[in-house]
Amino acid sequence: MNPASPAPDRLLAAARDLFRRHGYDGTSVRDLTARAHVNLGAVTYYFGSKQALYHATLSAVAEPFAERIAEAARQPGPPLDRIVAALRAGLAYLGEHPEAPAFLFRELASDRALPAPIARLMKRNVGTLAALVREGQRDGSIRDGDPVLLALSAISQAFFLRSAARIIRDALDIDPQSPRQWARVVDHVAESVRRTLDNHQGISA
Amino acid sequence: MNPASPAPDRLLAAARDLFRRHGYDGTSVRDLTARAHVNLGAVTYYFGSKQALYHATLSAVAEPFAERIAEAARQPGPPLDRIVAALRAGLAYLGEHPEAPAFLFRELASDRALPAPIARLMKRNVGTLAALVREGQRDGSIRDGDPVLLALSAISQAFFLRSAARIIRDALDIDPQSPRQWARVVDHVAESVRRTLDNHQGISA
DNA sequence: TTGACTTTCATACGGTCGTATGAAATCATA
DNA sequence: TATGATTTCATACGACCGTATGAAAGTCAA
Repeated sequence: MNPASPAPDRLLAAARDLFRRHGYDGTSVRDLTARAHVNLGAVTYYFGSKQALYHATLSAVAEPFAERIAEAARQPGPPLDRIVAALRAGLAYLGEHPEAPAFLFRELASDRALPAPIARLMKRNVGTLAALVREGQRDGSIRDGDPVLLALSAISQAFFLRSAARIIRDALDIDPQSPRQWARVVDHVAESVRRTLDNHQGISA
Repeated sequence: MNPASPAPDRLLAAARDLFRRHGYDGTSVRDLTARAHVNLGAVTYYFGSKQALYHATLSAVAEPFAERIAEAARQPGPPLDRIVAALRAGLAYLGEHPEAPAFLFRELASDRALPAPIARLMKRNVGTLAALVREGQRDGSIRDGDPVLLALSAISQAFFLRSAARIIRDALDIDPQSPRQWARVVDHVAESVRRTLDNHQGISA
């Protein structure tokens, strides 16, 4: 919202904040342009439509997120360690950008077709993790089971625990906005996922 | 939408469907009344306002859900078994009522205060599971860790995997609408949670 | 400084929004 | 069947919606 930055950037920043907080239908073009200190016509002028601005916002959130995870997954090491590292990278991004799960959740809750940027994000992240799961299953370090379901289990905890901030704050004495407390949540997720996937443990049905 | 049922019931049924699919702001009173085959004024007449109808809808979804979980958790047996049973009961409810996670996700994504019915639902479910976790930690059958975080990890997988239906369908050959395939997801979650919580396994950091 | 351009701006358009109003229809009870 | 309460209905209100329009202001090479 730096008043010196160009109008399209200010609009994107306003969109990121307002769409996250109030959703697409709950945010009007007048809200957006007022927040960005641009004229009412700026959305049409720079993006063509409110929808197009929304999609641009989704891309701006989703792409660096998927990229961070993929990069962490490319590091060398045993598959399980790389899964946990990828998850930690994703959680680090969520720590800095808590709006990401909000956009995803809203789209999952709706009946519309998943917008392309969200679909790409999920396909890429699930694909990245599922590939590592398959690798670990081949070398015996990761337990049997559907790789995609295992990947989704891991992802779900990260997204949910980030968004359940208010539940956590109410029920527990953790404020997930604070980096120290968020670090506890991250460690918890890493440990949970490790336990879920590790093969070197007897298990009952 | 049985045309014989009373107008308030038809409105609640329409609200359940439309609010879930399009959200609060994406659903107009005109949509609701048309779907329920009632007059435009019926929402005001029976519920007072659109907001009040929305809250009534949330209660109608959340209360039986929490009740089913609490009931399963009351059965006798070791804590870990009761956790898995409670989770299976919750997942069974989600199998019949896929709208529940949609409402929760939308509220979590928004900035509004959690509506009372949703807050009650989460507090009750987290409380139910966390109490069982504490019980298992006392008798040594469940590993150490924050009981609330452990409970949230379990819940997150259930909600997310139910809502990620479209991701699953795209990435995998599972149609979670079909009971047979949904049963696979349920078994997966039960197994994951068991592994996450069980203490009788050595684990790394 | 001119002239062609990009960008900003105020305003207007047809629609739809949630809710209010009061008359008409329906129902239950006496 | 008459009466009073409940429920249905058509319609109206002011507010806000997303987008279009064309004039005004700003930018910069020639």
